[in-house]
Amino acid sequence: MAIRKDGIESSEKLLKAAMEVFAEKGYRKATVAQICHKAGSNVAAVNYHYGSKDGLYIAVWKNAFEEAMKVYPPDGSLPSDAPAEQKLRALIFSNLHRILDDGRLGCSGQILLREMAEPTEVVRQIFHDVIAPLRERTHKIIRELLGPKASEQDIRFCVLSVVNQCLAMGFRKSRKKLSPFFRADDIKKDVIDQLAEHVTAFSLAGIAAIKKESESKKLQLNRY
Amino acid sequence: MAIRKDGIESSEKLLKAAMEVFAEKGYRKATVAQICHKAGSNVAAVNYHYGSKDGLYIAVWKNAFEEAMKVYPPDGSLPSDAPAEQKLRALIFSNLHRILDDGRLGCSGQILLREMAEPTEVVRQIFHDVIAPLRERTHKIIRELLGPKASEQDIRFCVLSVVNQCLAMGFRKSRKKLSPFFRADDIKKDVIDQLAEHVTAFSLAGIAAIKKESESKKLQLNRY
Amino acid sequence: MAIRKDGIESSEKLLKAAMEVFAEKGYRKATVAQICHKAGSNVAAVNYHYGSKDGLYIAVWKNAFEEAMKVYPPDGSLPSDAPAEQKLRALIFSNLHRILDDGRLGCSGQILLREMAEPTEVVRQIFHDVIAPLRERTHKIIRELLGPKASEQDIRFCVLSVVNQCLAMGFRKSRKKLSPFFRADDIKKDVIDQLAEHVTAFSLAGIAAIKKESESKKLQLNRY
Amino acid sequence: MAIRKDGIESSEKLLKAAMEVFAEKGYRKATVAQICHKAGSNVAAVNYHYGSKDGLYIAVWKNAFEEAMKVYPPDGSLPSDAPAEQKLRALIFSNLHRILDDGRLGCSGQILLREMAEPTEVVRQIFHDVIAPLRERTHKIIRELLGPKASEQDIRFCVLSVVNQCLAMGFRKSRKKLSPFFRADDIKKDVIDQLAEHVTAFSLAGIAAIKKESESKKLQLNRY
DNA sequence: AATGAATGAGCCTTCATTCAT
DNA sequence: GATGAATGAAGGCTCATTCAT
Repeated sequence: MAIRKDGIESSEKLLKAAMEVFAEKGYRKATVAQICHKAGSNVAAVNYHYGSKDGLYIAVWKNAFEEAMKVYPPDGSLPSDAPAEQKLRALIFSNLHRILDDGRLGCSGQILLREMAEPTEVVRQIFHDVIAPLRERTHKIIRELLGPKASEQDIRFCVLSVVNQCLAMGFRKSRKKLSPFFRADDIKKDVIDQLAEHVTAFSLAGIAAIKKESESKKLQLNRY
Repeated sequence: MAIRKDGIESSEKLLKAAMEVFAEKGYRKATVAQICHKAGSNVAAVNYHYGSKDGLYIAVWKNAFEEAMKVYPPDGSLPSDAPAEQKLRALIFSNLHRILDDGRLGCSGQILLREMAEPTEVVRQIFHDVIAPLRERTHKIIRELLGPKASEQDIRFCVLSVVNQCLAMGFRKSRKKLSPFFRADDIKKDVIDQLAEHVTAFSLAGIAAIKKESESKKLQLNRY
Repeated sequence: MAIRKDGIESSEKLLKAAMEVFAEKGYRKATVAQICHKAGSNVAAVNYHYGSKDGLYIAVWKNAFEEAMKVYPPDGSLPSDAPAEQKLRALIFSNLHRILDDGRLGCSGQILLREMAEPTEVVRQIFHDVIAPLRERTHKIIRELLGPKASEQDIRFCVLSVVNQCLAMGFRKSRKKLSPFFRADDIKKDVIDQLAEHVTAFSLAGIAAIKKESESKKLQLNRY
Repeated sequence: MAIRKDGIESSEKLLKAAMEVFAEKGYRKATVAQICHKAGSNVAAVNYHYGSKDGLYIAVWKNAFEEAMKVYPPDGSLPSDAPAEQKLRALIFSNLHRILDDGRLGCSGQILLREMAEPTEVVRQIFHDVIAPLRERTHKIIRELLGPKASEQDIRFCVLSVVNQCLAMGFRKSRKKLSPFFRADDIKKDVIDQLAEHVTAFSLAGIAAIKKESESKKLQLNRY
């Protein structure tokens, strides 16, 4: 509608460009000049609209996360009384898509990954605020699956096992050449689905084994 | 006795300092000035001993990797005819210790991790050369565990599951505050051992489940 | 009115300062700091306006050459059917003024000279493109003066004789103390004119002698 | 004789290497590291043997000049009562060979040339001391050729004409591609001889013309 | 609202020189 | 006598930021 590029349009273009550049190069390697050039703006635009490079990065980050959460909610639109197995499955699907699906998410996943691998001071707090609930949700589901006899450490370890299987996928994406089935520019949606299915099956079996083990341990302890 | 330390000592101090700084800040954020200051040397020392910042980084990297491999060999000193389960267990122990054990390894693990999260042009090739054999070894073990009926994709997915459980642990270390049992400056050796035991049990169960599934799939296919 | 001079003014001041410093110190000895200081700018100004020290040098060079060619065109505004003697005279006047006249040309001549004595990689090509036509023009004139019987080598040697008489004058300028009549800061225009008159007379006589010689040589050859 | 490289040998190798490097790159562009590497010595060797880079350069320069003067003496071994024409011829031959003949002189000529084009502070005085006698000798010869009626300025101009024809040849050598007959790595001795013959003939004719002119001028002045 | 010009802090590197053996 | 190690001064360049319009 606007004949001239008004502020909103300009700052949005900046945000989009920044998202791409940050995703590709990381926070430090990316330069405001690159971003502004990509956005068709002047070098001063970043500071004008976002105060500083940091400001822009935070904006990008929040935006990326919100988008990711909107498109792939961690509960997978499941009713709250669904069985834990289904909840875990939804969680894994959500995680993997959030991390791997460039097609719909732009570079959100990559931005999040980078922040995880090399935490930037500027978003450390935000990051924590955002990750904690996810962790909490996962914790609850796994606790339910492990049953009442599992120790706190068993739960934590299983959380790690599940979450890490998803997280480290981000590594592969940035070096696609190493992993044959990640070679396509956009990893196909159905491959992600297959992967998620695998992780779910793998993890449920793993959790079941840990559960059994913990029960037999308790049993042993009870004997004496 | 000499006021001026001899070359070997000086370049080694430089290497050690670089290892720490690179591990803490990453390649780009680290400055040669910081490193030299930490090593008690002049700014020109890096250039004199290693040619350039890149040269120093490569030296650090190779050193870190060699050290890690020496202290925690991937075969865990197992005879080559050991059962696959034991081999997998050794591999997981080796991986996790390599990544998590600061106490004995300096920052080797962290350096390796960083390179994985944000590949540096300078060591890309070396990195690939070094990772490929590890991947190959893992692949073989898992193939053996899954049995002859498993599809190639099943194998790959299981490799990912196992390796990722270990890899992503590196994330935790850099942000210790998030993970309660990683809070100590040096993660205790026995915690790593427990974790490794967990990952082994979890993974063996996961692999077994995938194996069973693949066999039943084959069966189904045979029926028609 | 503006405290901050607008870009054109600033980059021009930079160009002027660079011209002086490059002329005085040569490419390598000149530092961007010196140039910027002289231009009243920040060290980063060179990079901002010209990309690099090289870029600035090339700009200076092109500017110097264009200016020199504009003020002292090699044809001396002579009609194209003027006699060869007059053309040679015009060429010599143009050459000498271009090289010696600081008053009107700034340091153009000196910059050109330096480039001739110690070719810089960055302007080698430009230099060649610029010198070749001049050489061609001189060649034609001398060929005309020498007549049809002169050998190609005779022509080349005479071109060298004429051109070198002019070129090497640049040496004197940089070490004014050695040559009494070059001592003034600006060599007086009339001294240059006298010098040019001398070189013209000297060279025409030299060429005539070579012509005569070549004709008698041919004659001798014809006899047998 | 010496089994190990004694000091003399070492410092001489250094001098030779320096001569080549200075000739090729010029004073500033040449680095002591390069020179020492070429001489097979340690970086500290230059300072040890010659005190500093400047010291080495001065040594090289003196050596080059002495060598050049020894091989091509400006009097061409002519008796002091030889006719002026022959003296001029000998001078021109000496000059041109000194400048152009790499074969016998190593890089002496080039070193001298460089110093002329871009005077180095360190040898300015030496240079002057060395050039002044040459200038004086040329001056005398030309004065004799021009006869008693020539003005001082006529003499100076003719000196310039003669000397410059020789000097500027040095330019050609560094950019051989521009001058077809300079293309060979070592300019052939007979080409230099031909060139010298040409310059002699050309100059004698030029001088004769100036002489005639000056006489007629005097005549004209006498009339009034 | 938006921008081209300009800045200053900081980084990596080069290089002649000095030190201690 | 000769050398490998080490240094400090300086140079060119990058980049986020600010200025004035």
